[in-house]
Amino acid sequence: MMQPAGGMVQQQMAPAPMDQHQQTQPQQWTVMPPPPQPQYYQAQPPPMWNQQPSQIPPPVPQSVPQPQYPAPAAAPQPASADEIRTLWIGDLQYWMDENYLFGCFVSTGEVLSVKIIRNKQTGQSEGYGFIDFATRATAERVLQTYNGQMMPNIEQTFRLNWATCGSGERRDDGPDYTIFVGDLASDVTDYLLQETFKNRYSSVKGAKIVADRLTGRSKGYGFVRFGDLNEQTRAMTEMNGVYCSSRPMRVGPAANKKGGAQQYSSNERFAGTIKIVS
DNA sequence: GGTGAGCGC
Repeated sequence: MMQPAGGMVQQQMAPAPMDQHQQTQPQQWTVMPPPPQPQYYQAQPPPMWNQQPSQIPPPVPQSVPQPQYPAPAAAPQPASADEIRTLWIGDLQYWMDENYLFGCFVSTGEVLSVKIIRNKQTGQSEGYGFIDFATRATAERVLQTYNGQMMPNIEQTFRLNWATCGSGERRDDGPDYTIFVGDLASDVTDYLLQETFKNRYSSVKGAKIVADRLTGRSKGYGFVRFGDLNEQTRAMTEMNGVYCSSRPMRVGPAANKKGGAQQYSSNERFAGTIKIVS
């Protein structure tokens, strides 16, 4: 396959006077099928997001703000040291590059940088990245409003979260109690699933539909996280058979994937196949 | 049909 020389960015009208543009990354799509290349972005990003870590100072964990990137002129007051202004974004398609990401958030006018994490050898996107905003307030607003909304040019929703800044695990309030939800119709989104449960259980923290990473399509199951163990337990019986979109859900205990507060032992979860008589 | 993904490659 021929690789587009000088990167994948189609310059339509941006000045982009910098020729460092080409030396940035040796994009190699050797193991990739030809990417779709839709006209996805609405705006050309300024060159600054292309900066490589080579010229930034050594990591200064959380002491000083250190604006490593030229901040936009209108940037509201610099954030204080402990403010997280970076969002993590996941479920990215392989063809989604920095340009695409930037275009997604350019309307905020406060994107300082976007970065997609790539595999060193293959150059392939790891499917997640980071977006740095000028202020925490903006980052927060983006988190609230974009999360769960449709991404441009694809049947897929934004998956955003706060970036955990190294040591800080500010995973908020306490443990999660998760349930597995299966038999979901393909059109059920994180949001719908979450709301379906939140209507009845106030401690619902979030929901996630598991999607195929290559296609972005739902695999027909997902997870709902509760803050309250009682509600989780109740939901496991009460919500069984309840409709979400066009189909009745099947709910059960979730395997405790990572840490979590799941109280199930490794094989106890298979007891979920027998209906609990209450 | 089925038990994720996800923190700086």
